[in-house]
Amino acid sequence: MRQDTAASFEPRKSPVQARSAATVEAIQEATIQVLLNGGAERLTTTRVAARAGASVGTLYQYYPNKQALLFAVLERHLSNVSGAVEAACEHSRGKPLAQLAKHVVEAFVDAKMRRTDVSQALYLIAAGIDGPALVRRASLRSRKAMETAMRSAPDAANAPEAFMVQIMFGAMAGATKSVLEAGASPAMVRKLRHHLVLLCQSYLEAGTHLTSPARQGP
Amino acid sequence: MRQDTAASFEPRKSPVQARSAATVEAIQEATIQVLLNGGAERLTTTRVAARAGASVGTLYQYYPNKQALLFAVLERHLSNVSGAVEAACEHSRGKPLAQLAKHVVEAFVDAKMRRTDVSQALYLIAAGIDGPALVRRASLRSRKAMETAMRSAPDAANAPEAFMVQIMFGAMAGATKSVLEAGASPAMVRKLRHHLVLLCQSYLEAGTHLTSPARQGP
Amino acid sequence: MRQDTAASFEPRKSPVQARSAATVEAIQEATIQVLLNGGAERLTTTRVAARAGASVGTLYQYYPNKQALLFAVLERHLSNVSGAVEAACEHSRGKPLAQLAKHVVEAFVDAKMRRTDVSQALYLIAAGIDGPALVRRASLRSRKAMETAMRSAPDAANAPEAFMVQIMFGAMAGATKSVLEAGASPAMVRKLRHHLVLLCQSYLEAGTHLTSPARQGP
Amino acid sequence: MRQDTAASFEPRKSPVQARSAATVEAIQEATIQVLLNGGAERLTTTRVAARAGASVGTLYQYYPNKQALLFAVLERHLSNVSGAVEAACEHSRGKPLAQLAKHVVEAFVDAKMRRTDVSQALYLIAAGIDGPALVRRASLRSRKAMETAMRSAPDAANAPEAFMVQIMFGAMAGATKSVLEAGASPAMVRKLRHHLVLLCQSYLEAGTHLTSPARQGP
DNA sequence: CATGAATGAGGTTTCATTCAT
DNA sequence: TATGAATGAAACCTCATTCAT
Repeated sequence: MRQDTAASFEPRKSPVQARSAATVEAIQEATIQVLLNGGAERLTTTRVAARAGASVGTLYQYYPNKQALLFAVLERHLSNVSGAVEAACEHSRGKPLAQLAKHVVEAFVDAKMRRTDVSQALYLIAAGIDGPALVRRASLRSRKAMETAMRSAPDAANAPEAFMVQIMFGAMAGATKSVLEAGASPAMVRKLRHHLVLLCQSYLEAGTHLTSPARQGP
Repeated sequence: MRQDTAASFEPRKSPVQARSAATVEAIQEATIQVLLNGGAERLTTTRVAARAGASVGTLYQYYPNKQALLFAVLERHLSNVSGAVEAACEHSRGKPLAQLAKHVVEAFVDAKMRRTDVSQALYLIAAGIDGPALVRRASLRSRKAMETAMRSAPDAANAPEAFMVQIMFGAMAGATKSVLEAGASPAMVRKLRHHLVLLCQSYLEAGTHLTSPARQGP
Repeated sequence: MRQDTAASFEPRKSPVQARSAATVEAIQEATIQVLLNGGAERLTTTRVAARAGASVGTLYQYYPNKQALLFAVLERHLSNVSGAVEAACEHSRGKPLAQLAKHVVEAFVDAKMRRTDVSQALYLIAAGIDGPALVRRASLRSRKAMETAMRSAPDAANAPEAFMVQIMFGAMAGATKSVLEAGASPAMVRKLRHHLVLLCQSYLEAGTHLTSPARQGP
Repeated sequence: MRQDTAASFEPRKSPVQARSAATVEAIQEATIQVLLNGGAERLTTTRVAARAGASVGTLYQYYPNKQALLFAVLERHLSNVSGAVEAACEHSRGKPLAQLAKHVVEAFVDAKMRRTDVSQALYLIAAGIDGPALVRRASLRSRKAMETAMRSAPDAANAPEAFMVQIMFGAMAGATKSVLEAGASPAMVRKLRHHLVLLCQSYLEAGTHLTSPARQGP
């Protein structure tokens, strides 16, 4: 990864033909696999290509450099998760805050845990150059969606400030990561799902009361 | 980092002399600095040594290899944080759960944010080989301390299961990271501190009710 | 030679120690040798290093990239030649044009032919990126020296325009190259020397008459 | 250019059909263009093909490898020039030496400067493997033609030795190259033409007197 | 003990060439 | 016949690590 110049990280050509699509898919999958048994340190373009059953040259026909490959893999995953969150927000339009939170949390956990191996692998590259930027962008996207949805809630008056949403998503990500690192058995994942709903709901309620001083008492 | 064998990652010699201690300190600090302006990609032993005002050879007298250096830096930080949490637990022995939570959260945030640059830098290497292992171990240490402290609380009957503690620490770490990535201005940090207390307390309370159904006395 | 950015082509470190100086010398010489039996196409940094009895790494401690190495070798030679021409101009200050021309031509041929192998080799890289620029600069330096010397000649009134000097040096270079390609036996070199003096002197005289119309006849 | 075996560099098929001829022409032209804006370093078969509006496969149907392509382009140019010189010699049969020289020089300059871009581009590959051989062969062809023509001159008695012809052509090539590198504006080219005639004529005359000592008779 | 030149395995990337479509 | 995806050898260059000074 010698590449420093702000070269284009865009994929080189879109795989229009069926075979190409399969190759690209294989390369992405191989990237995950290589990452999972060797870490970022052992991730070389040659190894990825070999694992994908292709040659390095082929890899470089679809990605201009190693960074671009990692970007693509990371982005796909983040986009899946953000997309799921956005969809949940959409579906929960007009629902009370507690329910919105529930749907969002469940969508987040489900999307993240659909492929625990992928999620696990991505932590290994997320720290890489500009990985953080991608992550931040994806996170922002989710947060915006949630903030919008919150404004449409019947109890929107109690809607928490943006900061709380940030904390909430940070907490979700952190707790999920912790479970992932502990093995992420299906049972644990179910439990995580349940507890994160609890955590977010109680936090939102507590935070809301905090912000709206008049606690409507008699 | 060609190193594969599970070589000893222990520092080579303990810096008994004053000069050695200063050198070691300079090298650790240089590591952070290099990390902060170049990322993990640009972190080379030569560069670190140069920044520390030493030569590569000197660096290799204190650390058997690059990994060992990164380990040492990471461990020191994690140990600081775990230590702070442990101390807070110690001090809160016999206090009610809510107060314990408050002390622990504040200790965590304070320790983590004492040097935001260091925390930021460490995310860049935490993903490296066996970085996760270190992190997991440190996290475990904190959790154990908290679980022990909880059992000494007057309302220990309501003490949550271990899983909740895991979630709590995961959430704390995630939210903190999120703030760190957003710039971590002092004002934000203060807010984070406050909100995390809120989050943990309300989560613990909600979770407790959940687990111990018998609380609804007559 | 992937390098495109206008990176510094300056040597990386000046060889202050004796051993370093020897290494640098060996690398330069090896470059010539590799060039001579394989052409520019076969010139790889690895091969050069091997021939110099060093490792690639060592080569790259003295030259930041392949271009820089070729530059250094080319420049040294061109500088030798330009230097010789300048010295000849200096020594011929105040002498008539014909004698100046003689000295310059002889200095040029002698300098160029001191190491016919080097001269031969350099044609192979002179065409490379920015080689032409170097050559042009060196040529200019020689031409300026000659023009200056000409103005100090007793028959300076007949001094030819700058264009003629350009042509003269171009012709010298071309004829020399032709002899070099034909083998450059000592006998041929002697003949070349003699003929180039003749060529330049007669050209200057003819050209001068051309420019200064009044041929001072009785 | 991995090719080592002295494989045939002959074009693969003669373009008998009109379409083929057009393709070949386009490829040759594209080679020049690519060479002119990227240098030899950037000359890849794919790029040439793309610029010619064809595919690599097509290129390889006309040339067995990259070398063959470069050969063909270089040879065509050299052949043009040699041909022009030969024609001039033919036309000047029986004319005095001075006039022969004039015609030859003018033919050379005109042929070389008909497409300054092509001439410029070719310097970039002439150094390549066996480029020198081609150049030498072409030069020899011109020289032979001139020597033959000289023997038919009325003042053939004064005809210079072969070496002088070699020097003459070398000088012409060198001076022309120098002008080319300086930009080769039409005005400069005209001047070059004029001066080279002068240079060759005066050299021939001076050299002739030199060789035939018997001229000083009463 | 400190230094920093030397080493060389190995990583990234290019590009001439082939061949199935 | 034309195409252009695939191939993989080989080039350039870096950097962890050692060791003579």
